[in-house]
Amino acid sequence: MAADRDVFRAPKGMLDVLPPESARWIDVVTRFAERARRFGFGLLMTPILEHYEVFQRVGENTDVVRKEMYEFVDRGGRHLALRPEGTAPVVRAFVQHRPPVPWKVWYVAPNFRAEQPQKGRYRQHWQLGAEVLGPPDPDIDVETIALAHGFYRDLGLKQVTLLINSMGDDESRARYVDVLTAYWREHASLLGDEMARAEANPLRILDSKREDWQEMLEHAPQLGEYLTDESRTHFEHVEAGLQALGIDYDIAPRLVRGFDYYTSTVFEFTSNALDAAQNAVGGGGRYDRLAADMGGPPTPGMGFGIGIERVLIACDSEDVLPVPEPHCDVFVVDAVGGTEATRLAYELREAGLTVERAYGGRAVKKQWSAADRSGAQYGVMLAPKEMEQGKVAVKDMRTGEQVDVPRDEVAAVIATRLEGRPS
RNA sequence: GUGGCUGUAGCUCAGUUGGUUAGAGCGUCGGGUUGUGGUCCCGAAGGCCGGGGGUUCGAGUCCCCUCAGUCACCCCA
Repeated sequence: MAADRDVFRAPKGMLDVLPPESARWIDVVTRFAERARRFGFGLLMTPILEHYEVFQRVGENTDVVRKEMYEFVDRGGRHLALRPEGTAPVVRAFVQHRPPVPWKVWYVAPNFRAEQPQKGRYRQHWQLGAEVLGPPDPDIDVETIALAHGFYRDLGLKQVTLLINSMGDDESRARYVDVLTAYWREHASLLGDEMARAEANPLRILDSKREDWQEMLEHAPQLGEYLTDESRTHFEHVEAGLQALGIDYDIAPRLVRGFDYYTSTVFEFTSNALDAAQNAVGGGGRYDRLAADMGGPPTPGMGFGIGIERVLIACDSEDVLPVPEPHCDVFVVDAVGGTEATRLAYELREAGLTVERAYGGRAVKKQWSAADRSGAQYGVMLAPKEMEQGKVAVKDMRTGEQVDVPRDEVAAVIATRLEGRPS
């Protein structure tokens, strides 16, 4: 039996986001939503739960599916899982509803993975993402990458690098996997216990960070050399498109990404400003077979996910997108009691002002102190002397200047004054 | 899942070779007289010293286990 103090806290690896920090989240999501809208993407909201099989399709060889999924059987006996990644639900929704293509959607949603938490890696993390189901046109790859690229720029991030690679089509990859597997076998002694993994999923070894493998990895055969003409042409078109848009990128021959469904173009955005090992702030690629794998019409797809927590860590490192200062137009100080303060605050808020007040009948001095801390531009005090004349005291918190204003005109007077002082 | 580091008030941290009622700063609340903030002064609340077990006359200090945080591997956003 766990003690209360162990249980009444957020689960391991999961974060609470409190004000004022949460204001940055609003900012991040708003900017992404705005950009996605301009690119022609609509918001897609899917359940946080899917049938287990939906995610099983994204790759039975991936750790995310094999050992990191939160899954359970519900009361109706259904085998369900909490979403571990964003693409599968989108494709599932596409297959279910059969919207006309190209289908361009974006999302913001929490993902769940039962991993060991560390910096930039949480058991619940939020992703912003965009996906396009439609033709395998490389222009779609370019536009989608441009959407993500511009988003980082909107936030003010400068040290984000775009890495791209091609996984090729089935034929390309089949040829490559043969060569690569042979290469791993030559180095079986170095691979040791991981040889089984190298056999099961040869590509996954390529981007390992193990230092003792780096020498071997650098000399490994590269996928780029085994692309079919069709795959090569597609990739060249993507490159040409990025160049046309002035988007810098590096080709990363060993970039393979973590999910089985990727084909053709894959890409990743990494932050050079992150001192953490988890420096990928976004990534995605093409998945030209996934829709068909889920029983839908064969429809190529392209998309990406962006980790919000990691983006915010990157923003901290680069010192951009600071937590906003608390904003308050008016603080109501109540020296009379009754319902007047409630009425005045309500009236000012209905007039469009941001209003705070004190509660609990605190001493006037304490209320002014609270007004100061609130960051309010103006303090409005309800007090007996002024009220006898049908007025209230309006104080400019910055200058300390205070004047009496007719009760009926308070909202208008303050609104007018604030206009000349954009905060 | 594996390994390193850490765990004392809401926050940041002190706590001397184990020795009496565990401290500070910040924050919060209250006071410095009649209705006015930011500075200053005074005061208060707030800690099963993460939890459990052990060693000891005695443990916040030592040992073991556990939980949590953190960093790294694996993997991924």
